[in-house]
Amino acid sequence: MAWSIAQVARSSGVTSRTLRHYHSIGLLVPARVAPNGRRYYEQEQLLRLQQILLLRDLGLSLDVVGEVIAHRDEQDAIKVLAKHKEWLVKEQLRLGRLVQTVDATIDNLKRGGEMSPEKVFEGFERNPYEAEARERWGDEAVDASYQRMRGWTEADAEKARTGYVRVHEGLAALKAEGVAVTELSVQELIQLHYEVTCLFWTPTREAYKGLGQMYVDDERFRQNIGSGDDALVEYLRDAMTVYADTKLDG
Amino acid sequence: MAWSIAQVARSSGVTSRTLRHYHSIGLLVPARVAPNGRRYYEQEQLLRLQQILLLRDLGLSLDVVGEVIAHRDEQDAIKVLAKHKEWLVKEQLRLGRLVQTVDATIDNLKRGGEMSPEKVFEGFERNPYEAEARERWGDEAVDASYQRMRGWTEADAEKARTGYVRVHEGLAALKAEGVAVTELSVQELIQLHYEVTCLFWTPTREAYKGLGQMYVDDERFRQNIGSGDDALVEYLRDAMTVYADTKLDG
DNA sequence: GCTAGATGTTGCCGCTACGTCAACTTCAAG
DNA sequence: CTTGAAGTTGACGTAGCGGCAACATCTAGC
Repeated sequence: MAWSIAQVARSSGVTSRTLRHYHSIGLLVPARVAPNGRRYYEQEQLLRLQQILLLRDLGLSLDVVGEVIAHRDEQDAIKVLAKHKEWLVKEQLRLGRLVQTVDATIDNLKRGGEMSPEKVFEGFERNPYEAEARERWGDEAVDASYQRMRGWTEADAEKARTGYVRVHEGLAALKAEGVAVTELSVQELIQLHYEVTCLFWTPTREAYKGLGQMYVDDERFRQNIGSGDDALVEYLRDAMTVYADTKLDG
Repeated sequence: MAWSIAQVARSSGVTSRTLRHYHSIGLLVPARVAPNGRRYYEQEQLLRLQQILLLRDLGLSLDVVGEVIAHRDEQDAIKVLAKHKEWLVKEQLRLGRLVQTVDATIDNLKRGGEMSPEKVFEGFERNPYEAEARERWGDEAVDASYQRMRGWTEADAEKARTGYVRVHEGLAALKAEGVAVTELSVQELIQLHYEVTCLFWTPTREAYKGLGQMYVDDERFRQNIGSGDDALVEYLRDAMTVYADTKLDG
């Protein structure tokens, strides 16, 4: 028995356009194409269509669906599905994080009623270095950092928003007064800097010193932190080094 | 200070192509376009870019991002974000179900080592009516049905795979023998039919009777169940009606 | 002043999985 | 013979850019 395209469409729940598409990409070729161009499907094609729809609904791309059906090797299919499952899990986790972030954003908007939108967004201190951070330290570290943000209290968030700025401004003032980086006033500021940093990750002694050096090495940080005053960035680095050596564990 | 496109790209982590794209769709217009066509960005654009990237990373489409930034109304932004969050949650749940299904499929493949791939897929009894079911009863009902499938034991799954077929075949035999729909043998089969149906949803008395009528009204069901024997489908409906009236609560 | 190399520009095609016309042709029924 | 349903083949549109090609411009070194 030959089924017309509309009959197949109705009984399978897809549109005739979809069937034509599957034909055009070679995923489901009709049993017969009449001289007038009409497509006719047989039982075999219906079965194949069911397989296609099943796999498609599992979220596989049509490409992959085609491969899985072609390689009738069961082990291959399992491999593909297992890989696909991993992908799904990752996606799911990612969405979960997004939900948290959106929630946080909404909270922030609600609470910061008087803040101008700019400030709200500024508040987030979305760092332009994330892409690079992911390259440098890998996705895991960066994700872990975001993970951490979910546990923040409001005070933490406040600290994250304004902490670095307060440190930079304070340091600029102290440096202008000629205060040595070993002085308590400076080290107190660095303590704050360290705490803010710890909101994102917990550096070891060497890592913290490395961070200070990176500020100096990377022109973008130099620009951002010192606003052109390279000496200030070096001052910060030196202060961080002192702090690391006196307060942090190796 | 004016930044070139490459400088902006580097410091924000996007490509210059992306920036050109944002310009072309009017999402981020450079502060200045030199007569030679080169784009230059100022602090203001950098800020806007950060907002864009933040919202984009929350999963919003560029369209929506543009709207949110344009309507600087905070309440609007919250509304959009809340809606978006709902979407995210739904997607996450959907992926979760997909993971379950993929898992089940893998299990099925592993266990059914001797089964031909066709059988495996056949086993799934993917119903072609899902699309229509979603229209008729809404996504929630259908999703709830899938939700239910996650709690299935192997016996349940087996019942779901073969139950209806057994019912239909048994009914055909009994009807051929001229057995009345009120007879115990028929009602026992309907009991099975009811149980299988309950794997997907729990119909009330009226709903179950309605289901029987739908079998008769819908040619696809008629074809599927009776294979052309409309009288058999009516027999099934009558038997279901009797069962509903004698066994089910209103 | 010349040339190479970096950096920029504007198109345009490609990707997924079809939806949605448009413009025709074909088929069955009255 | 007409009409309406069902079929066909293009072709464009979708979101968010990536990746060409072909060309223009800028900068540095000789």
